[in-house]
Amino acid sequence: MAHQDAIAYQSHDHHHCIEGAMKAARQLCRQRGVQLTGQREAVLRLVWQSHRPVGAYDLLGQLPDNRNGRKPAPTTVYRALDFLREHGLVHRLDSLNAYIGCPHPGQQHDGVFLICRHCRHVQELPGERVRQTLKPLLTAQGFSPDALLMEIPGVCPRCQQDGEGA
Amino acid sequence: MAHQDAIAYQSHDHHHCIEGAMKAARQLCRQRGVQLTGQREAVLRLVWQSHRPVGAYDLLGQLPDNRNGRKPAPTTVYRALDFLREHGLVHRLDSLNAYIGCPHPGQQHDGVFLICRHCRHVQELPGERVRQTLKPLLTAQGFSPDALLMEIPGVCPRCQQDGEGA
DNA sequence: AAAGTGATGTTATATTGTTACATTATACCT
DNA sequence: AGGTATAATGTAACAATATAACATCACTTT
Repeated sequence: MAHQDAIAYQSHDHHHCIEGAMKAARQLCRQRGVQLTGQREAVLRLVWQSHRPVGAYDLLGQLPDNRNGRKPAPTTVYRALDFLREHGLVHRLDSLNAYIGCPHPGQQHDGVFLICRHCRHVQELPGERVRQTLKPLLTAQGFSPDALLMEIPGVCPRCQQDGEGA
Repeated sequence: MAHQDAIAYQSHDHHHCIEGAMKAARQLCRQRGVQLTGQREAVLRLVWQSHRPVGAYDLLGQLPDNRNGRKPAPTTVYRALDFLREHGLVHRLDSLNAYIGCPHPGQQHDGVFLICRHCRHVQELPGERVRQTLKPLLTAQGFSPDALLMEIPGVCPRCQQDGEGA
């Protein structure tokens, strides 16, 4: 798990990320007594093909035909994504209408997403610091938050280096 | 301007919010040498009808017919919204696909939006504290952010009081 | 086998947003 | 004022994202 966090901006053995995520997912579903079915696993695996967010219709296009030899309908993907999100295995990035695998599923979920507008790489950071900062402000307002998620667009270190800062 | 910030959760003279926003908009556009045309003003005024976010097609439905007696097309609203956003007069809330007036346009724009999932009231707070907290984290990652906006779903004080905490 | 539950399939449709191109209004210059 | 450039708006078609409603299938429990 620490793997992705640490070196996602560097080249790395992505196979390791994928298999780690799948294993974590299987374990979590077993623990919770829910089914990681074929479709759900397939969608999760597709989501994990990169550290970039993927649209629902992209996923749909990549899913294999079902046993009737037909393309699955949008509902299929959305249902799988709903399930995966419910169990914290993927996040939806509202600013992109897209989905990305969560590198530490099953844990408390505040988070900060650093979204590179050049290469679309997404790095998820833990949200503790933000939560600590915000807590008093929210309390002062009397506002009771559900989740503290933050999507930050910008340029990642790699793209800055490549002169893509603009 | 401080008006809305302070008492938006309380009942208040909303007319004051609207006219304040319109006046600020006119002034800002004059300063910047851009045109606050009829359409743009109409859209801004509609956005300011409440402290709740409004969808683009809602706005569209409320716009008067154009001089040909026809309903304006979606493009019309999106163009107006683009303009208003460009000048910081409205924000788009990605988590809702909806738009809301900015209570302090023309200023630096980090911000935190407290979105009540019950009554949909939105309270915008200044983002300084969050920025201060995040700065070192982002620097450590080498990530160069464009904007720090945060949408926080939850329950507002008023709805909590009304027993709508669930 | 029957009944219940969860998962998937199927079809249609809703919602949100964009592209491309034509026309009209406004500002600017001489 | 007339002519020209630029900004704004109109129009039509369509793309992208998401949901609703209902039927079927699979698996478990009885």
